[in-house]
Amino acid sequence: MSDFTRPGGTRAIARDAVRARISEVAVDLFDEHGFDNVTVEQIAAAVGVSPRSVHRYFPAKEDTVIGDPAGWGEHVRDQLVARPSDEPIWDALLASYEALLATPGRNETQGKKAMRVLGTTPALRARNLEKHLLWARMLTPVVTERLDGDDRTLRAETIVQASLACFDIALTTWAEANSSDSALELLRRSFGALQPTA
Amino acid sequence: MSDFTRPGGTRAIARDAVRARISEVAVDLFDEHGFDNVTVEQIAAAVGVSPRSVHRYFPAKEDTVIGDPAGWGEHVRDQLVARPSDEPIWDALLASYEALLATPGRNETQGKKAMRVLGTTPALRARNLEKHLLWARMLTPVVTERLDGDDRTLRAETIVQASLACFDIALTTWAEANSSDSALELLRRSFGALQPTA
DNA sequence: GCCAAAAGTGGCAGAGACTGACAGATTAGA
DNA sequence: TCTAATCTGTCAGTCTCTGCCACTTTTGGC
Repeated sequence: MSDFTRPGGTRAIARDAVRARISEVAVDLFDEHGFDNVTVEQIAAAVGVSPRSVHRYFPAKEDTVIGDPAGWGEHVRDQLVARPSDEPIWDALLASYEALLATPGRNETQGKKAMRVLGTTPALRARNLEKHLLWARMLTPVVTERLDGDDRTLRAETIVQASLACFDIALTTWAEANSSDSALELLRRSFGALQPTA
Repeated sequence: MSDFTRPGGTRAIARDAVRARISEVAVDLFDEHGFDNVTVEQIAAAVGVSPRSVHRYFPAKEDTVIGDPAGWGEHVRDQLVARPSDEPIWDALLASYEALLATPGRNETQGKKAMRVLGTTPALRARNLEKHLLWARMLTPVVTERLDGDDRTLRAETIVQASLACFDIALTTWAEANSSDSALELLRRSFGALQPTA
């Protein structure tokens, strides 16, 4: 086993499992009663842990829905770095987001429910936007390097934020019940709306 | 004087003055000590009112910096509606934001300080982006009407959010100390970053 | 299998944001 | 001047979130 042991080991597995369980229960409760009508104490009771432990896994109540922003942000950034440098920036960004959507670890039903809850509560939307700001800080330097000419930073920030808006709109639309399109398809269309001439 | 009396009268004037005063004091304190290191109680004491009254004027502590989102959003929407219908959508949006920046009522120094504070605290940035979501809900229907073809709503949402991102980036960059460009100029450049072919 | 070190957990106390209810003060308008 | 609407402060309370300490469980070396 020792050659198999990675930083963390079984402990990390247990931790991830508890974390996922809390998130699942919380989203279910929020979906049924509304975010503001569910207390951390109730979530803790439903899971079978103390309120103190819930706050240990998630710094803020909102994070039970959002998850770990930094992790996925790094994922997108790594994808972007790996794209060929002569590829148009918008194509590279689209491909990077697509890779994130294709990640197998994501539970479709649970993810959709989380997005739905997210859309109904201002506090959650705000926290989600904070995640986007974190992503933007990671992606902007990479995009800046791909640009030429004046105002590289300003233009990079604009492009990154606009692409994140596309990503957000695609997922939000996808979470709505009547939408039969895949998130991937919606993402492509949203990107297309910013490049009418391409 | 009676012919001068508008709905609200002197009471509304006093109310607006108190509101402005609280906001001003709060921003100053945040700028000096950091948003998280200033309590509502301290703001109240500095102004000379009770903490309860601060919460009466501003539902959340963050709102002391952000101000009234709905009002300015309506302003932008009205501007947009007034634009000629054959004008390209991006030009119309740019002109609408420019009109907002040109509004005389805005205090330059205080506004810049508020934007600076806003940029240093994630919670504030997020709350500010929530304001943008409110604006988006107002602007999207107007933009949708100007579009033809498929996916009008999705495309309208994308365009509106992207333009709001430009607006945010322009103001944030403008608030940074080393920037000598006007907010208007930055806004134009940010818009330009999304239309390389135009 | 045993034992120290590390990590996880729960309970407690407390700060801080925010809300509802009530009573007193202030002001607008008849 | 008088009445009614409005404003304000005080109080009590809920909820989120954090540090602290004691206790239990797990890990890794012997």
